[in-house]
Amino acid sequence: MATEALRVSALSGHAIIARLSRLATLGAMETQVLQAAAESGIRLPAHSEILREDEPIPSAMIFLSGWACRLRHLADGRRQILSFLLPGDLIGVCRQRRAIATTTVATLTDAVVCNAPSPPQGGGGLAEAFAVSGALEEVYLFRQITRLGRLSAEERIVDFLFEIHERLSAVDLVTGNSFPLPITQEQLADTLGLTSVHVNRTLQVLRREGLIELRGGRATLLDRAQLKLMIDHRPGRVSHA
Amino acid sequence: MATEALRVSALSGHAIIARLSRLATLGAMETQVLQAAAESGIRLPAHSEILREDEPIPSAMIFLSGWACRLRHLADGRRQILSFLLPGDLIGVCRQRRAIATTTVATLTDAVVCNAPSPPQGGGGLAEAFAVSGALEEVYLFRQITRLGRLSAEERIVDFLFEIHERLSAVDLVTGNSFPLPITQEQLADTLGLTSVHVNRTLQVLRREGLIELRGGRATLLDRAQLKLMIDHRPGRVSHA
DNA sequence: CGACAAGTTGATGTTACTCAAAAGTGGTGG
DNA sequence: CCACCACTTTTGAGTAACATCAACTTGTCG
Repeated sequence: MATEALRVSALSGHAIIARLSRLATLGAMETQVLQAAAESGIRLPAHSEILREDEPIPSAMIFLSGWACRLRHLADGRRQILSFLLPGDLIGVCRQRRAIATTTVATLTDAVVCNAPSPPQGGGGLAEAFAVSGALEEVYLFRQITRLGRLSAEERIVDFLFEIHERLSAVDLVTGNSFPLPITQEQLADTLGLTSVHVNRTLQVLRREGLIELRGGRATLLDRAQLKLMIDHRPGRVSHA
Repeated sequence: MATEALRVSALSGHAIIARLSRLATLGAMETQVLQAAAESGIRLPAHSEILREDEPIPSAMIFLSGWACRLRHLADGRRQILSFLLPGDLIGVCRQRRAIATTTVATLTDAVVCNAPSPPQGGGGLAEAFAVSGALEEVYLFRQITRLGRLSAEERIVDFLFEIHERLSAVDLVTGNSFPLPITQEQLADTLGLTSVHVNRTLQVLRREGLIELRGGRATLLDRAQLKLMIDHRPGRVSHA
């Protein structure tokens, strides 16, 4: 965890506040606590490990900017990316004592993280927001399982793009139908259980059909209606009105 | 949730106590609370839904006996089984208010469930055990993702059998290398992202090689050493010391 | 310009899927 | 006890999706 402490502009704090305040009602105090935490962010270069499998989790953290992933290595070198961490996500929130990380978490881009305030025991908006965030994380794991188990390569890619679109929307990082996607085709392959060659060919099909655009670390959904017909997209919901 | 209330013998309570008391240190009081809960179990026939996607979660429950699964249906009829519920597992434990189920949960066999005692806020062994249980559940989701994304059909089956073996061990349901596996090959296929035809053929290979036995709802690992060479088995650990 | 990572292409191989049907299993009622 | 039914397992033949291997191209950055 190579680090360089620094003041991060107030802007970097926005993602977590934008996200959590949509997941639960935060008091002014709670927003301030988050704001303060976000201002003591730590910059991490790309490819640094935030957590390492089987090692203690030092403290709960907030992912303020950049991209990271949870991943698992197999003995023979195969890798599986389990999920992505996007701005506004929580890392290492766990309720048991002496917790150890069950997966490695590594940045994919330069990133900024900060320690998460410990949510007060008695409930309250922040505790609620943390709980909802955890439940959403589980929903995305379920979707990932379904993608890998039952969707074709083309469907996996489209479904994945919709999921990232949805998550980045929650932190105001989507511009129209376009959003950052700073990952390589090989990383996409390790996420979707494919080879990078096959990802490449499948992307070409989607591009030729005018459905998506993918260049320079950004993705654009050119024909949302058509793309939605290819998959069974249900936005993540974990509680009702 | 077709139901028939009845007293369930004390024996049915054992799974949950066996499991949770290994996950954290329970006080005598806590054990008694669990015992009491387990004695008011409700019998469910096979193929009943415990939770339905998008509907409110009535209360946290304990799965006392039988098998159930979390699953997701796609619009075109494809199904993905996400995970299994085994005796001693918790269902529907969530910390946010007005929670709705994000997946369907359905019994695969006749089963017995009871309401879970709400763990006291202030911590304590039971709260700790619930937390560890939740963390383990997440570990098994990670493993499921890795299985589907990066393992061959043969590896998926072997890895899955080890996982079930490990989980049933925790509730004393393994006899030697043999344990109950009351699911059809089609359900196994829906779990492992394969077709039932391919599961069948792969099982035959494993049988012919004398590695496993699968009959009458029971599985036996005939050659653990050899099987372990085929996969990268790491038992689920979520805390240290 | 050179070096290195990422993306692209082609040829070929393999795993797993599809479709269809037969054989086995267990439970039910006559 | 047998006949029947539904479900599960098994088998075969043909096919589609995705992997592998190896090269070549493009882009990026110092």
